[in-house]
Amino acid sequence: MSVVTRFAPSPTGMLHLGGARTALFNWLYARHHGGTFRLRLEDTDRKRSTPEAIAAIVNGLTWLGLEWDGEIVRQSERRQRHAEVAHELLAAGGAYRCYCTPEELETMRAEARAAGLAALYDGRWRDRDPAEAPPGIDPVIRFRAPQEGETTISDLVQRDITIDNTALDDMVLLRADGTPTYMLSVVVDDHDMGITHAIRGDDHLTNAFRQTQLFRALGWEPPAYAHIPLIHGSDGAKLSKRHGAVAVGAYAELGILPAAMRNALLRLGWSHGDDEIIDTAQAIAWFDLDAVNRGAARFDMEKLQSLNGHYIRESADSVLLIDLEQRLAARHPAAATDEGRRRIAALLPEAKARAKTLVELADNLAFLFRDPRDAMTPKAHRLLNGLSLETQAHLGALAYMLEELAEWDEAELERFVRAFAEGEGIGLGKIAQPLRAALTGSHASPGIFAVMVALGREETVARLNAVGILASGR
RNA sequence: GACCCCUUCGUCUAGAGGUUAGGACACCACUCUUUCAAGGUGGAGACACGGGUUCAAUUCCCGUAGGGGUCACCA
Repeated sequence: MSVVTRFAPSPTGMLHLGGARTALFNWLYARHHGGTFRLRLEDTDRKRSTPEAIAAIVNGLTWLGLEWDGEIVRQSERRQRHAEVAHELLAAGGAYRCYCTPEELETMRAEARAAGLAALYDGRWRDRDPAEAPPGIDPVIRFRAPQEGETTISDLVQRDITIDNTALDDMVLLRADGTPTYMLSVVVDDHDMGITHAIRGDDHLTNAFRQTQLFRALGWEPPAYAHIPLIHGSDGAKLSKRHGAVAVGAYAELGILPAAMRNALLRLGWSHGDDEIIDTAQAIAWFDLDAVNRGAARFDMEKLQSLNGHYIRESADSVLLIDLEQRLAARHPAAATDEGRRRIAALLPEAKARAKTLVELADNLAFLFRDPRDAMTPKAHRLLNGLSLETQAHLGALAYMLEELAEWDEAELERFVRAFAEGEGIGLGKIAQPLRAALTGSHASPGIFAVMVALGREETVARLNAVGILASGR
C-alpha cells in the first residue's frame, strides 16, 4: 500500500514553525516512501478562516519547497459529505440528537470542574426519548462513544497509549446549524482521501482516541498516527508571539534560506546519529518516524543562523545575487544598475563567509552604494583621524600611484600594495586599515583588495580623495 | 482539577546494562590573518531526585519533583 500523508492546517493565522515542521515531516515521510503528500485546509470554522491565512500557508510551504501533490482539499467544500456520514451514523444508532442549550452545558462543565473532575458532557440525551425534546431548540448530533473499556492507539512516535473510555465524552459531530465539526471532518476526509499516515503535532494526541473510536463506529480503519512533539520557545513555553518571529514568512524576511530552515526544523525532534548538516536529498533518504523524539524541543535562533551561514556559503552566487539586488535596491537604487550588480557580484565570494543571514549580507555590502562618510563607524572615524603624519604621507603616495596602476585586479593590487608597504618598511595593516575605513566607512570588511576591485578604480580613488588621503600625496 | 505525555552539557541531540557519556550551536583560548568573518586546534559544560532489580544502572521498574499537552456547537 502506498503511503499517503497530509498537512492539514486550519487557515486561521500565519504558518508558524510548528506547522512548518509538521508539514516537513509529512512531506519527508511521503517522499521517503515514494508516496503522496496532500494539503488539506481545515476551514470548517468559516468565521475564523481567512484568505490571508490561506495565502500565508500556501506561500510558506512554497517558500520552504514543500510541494504538495494533487489539488488542495478545502474541508468546507465537503460539508455535504460530512453531514451525510453523520446522518448515516445517526440512523444506525451510532449517534444521537442532543438538545442541551449552551448555558446548560456551561453549568454542567462548571459543576464537573468544581467537583474535581474533567469537564465532560454527561450524556444526558444519550438515551433520552427525542419526544421529550424542548421546543424551539435545534439539536446537535453527538457521537455515541463507547462508555466502557479502553481505547488504545499505536502511535508511531509515542508508542502504544491506552486511555480509559470514561475519560472521553460524546463529542459533537454536527452543530445545531447542521455544519460538521472538525472531529467529524477529519475522520471522513482522512478516510476518503486514503490517508495512511497522520503525522501531526502532539497537541492532537487526545483527538486520536476520539477519532479512532469514530473510525471504528463507521466501520473504517484509522490511519497510522504519529504525534510529533511540539516546538517551544527559548523559555520552554509554547511558542507564541512574544518569542519573536514565529511565522515562517518572518524568517524569509530576516534573510533565512529555505534550505537552512528545513535543516533546522528537521533537527528539532529528529536526529540521525551525529549528523547536523543534512541537505534535503539526504533528509529524504534518511527520514523515518522511529528516530523522532517524544519530548518537546526549544527553538534556537542561534543554531538556525549558524546553519544559515553554512547554506549561504554553499549557495551559488547567481542565486544570492537576485535576492541581494532586491534588498539593496530598496535603500540604494544604484544597486539595481549594471554597475551595481557588477559591484555586488565582485564582492560576493568574499562577503559570503561573513554573514549569517541575507539581511546581514546585504548590510555588509551596502557600503558599495553609499558615501562612507555618511555612515562612518566610530572606530573607522578614529582610525582616519588618528593617522600620523608619516602614515598620511605613505597613504597619499600610495593613492597617487594607484591612480596610475596598470592592472586593476585583486592579485595585482595585493602584489603592489604589499610591495609598497615592504618598501616603506611598514606592516600591511598600517596601510590596509586606513584604506578600509576610507573605502567602506567601517573598521571591518571583506578583504581590502577585493573591496577595491568591487568599487573599481575610479570610485576607489574618489573615496580616497574624499577623505583627504589622495590630496596629501600630491 | 482530571486524563495523557516528557526529563542527558545553557540549547538541539547521540548513546549503551560495564563508554574517559559522543556531536552540533552558543561560550572561552590559541591558530591563520590587512580588519571582520570563515576555517583549524584545544577548553569549560549534562545523565532532575529518591527507592528498587542487578555483580554492575545514567540506561530497566516504581515513586517524587519539574515541564508540557488535552479537556468547546475552535481546530
